[in-house]
Amino acid sequence: MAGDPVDIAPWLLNKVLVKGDRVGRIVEVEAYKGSIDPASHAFRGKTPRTSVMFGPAGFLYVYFTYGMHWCANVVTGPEGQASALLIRALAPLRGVDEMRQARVAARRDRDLCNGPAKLCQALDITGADNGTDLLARPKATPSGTLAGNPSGPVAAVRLLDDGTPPPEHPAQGKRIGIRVAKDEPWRFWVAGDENVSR
DNA sequence: CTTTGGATCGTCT
DNA sequence: GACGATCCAAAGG
Repeated sequence: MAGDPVDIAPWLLNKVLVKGDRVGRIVEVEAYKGSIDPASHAFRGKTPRTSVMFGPAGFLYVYFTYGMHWCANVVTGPEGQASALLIRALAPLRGVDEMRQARVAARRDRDLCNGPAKLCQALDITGADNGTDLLARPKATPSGTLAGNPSGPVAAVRLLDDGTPPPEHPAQGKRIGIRVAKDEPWRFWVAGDENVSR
């Protein structure tokens, strides 16, 4: 998994994002092309905040915005190019009760994860998760519990493939909520899915 | 259903 | 010292 995020975006659709007991299927992403993309946080070079994006693919870049929101990206490499895919929406699969506790404002299930900051709130993804290796396998101990946490599953973020293939014809359009390079059609989503944002 | 305005703080200049 | 890759509540059709 390394290359142009626009090429990788359709592949990321229908993959599964997990944190602890909370699970969702990725139904909407946006590509950011690092140093050649004025809308990318990495456009003006490497800073402490964006350093994860300059690393290898498969890691999680979490940033804070608008004074109150966290957003999560999958770094797509290749190393040094700072390409990333912003996860914009999930279809909740498991842990809906926990998600609702984290997001009391959600009226229906589809309000839980239909936005980049909402899904971070629902899955409890914060700056503490920045730099997580999304493809690392959780380490099981002989007793069946997970290493480093005696009281259950490790609450680390992981990206999984549950066998659902990407959509054959993903919808594609302009990115949302940016002020520059807004005409680039680098947003991809699962056509017709009710959890897509907006 | 759509539109509008306000909140709030980590990061970089 | 300014600015967001946003969300939500309230108000209007």
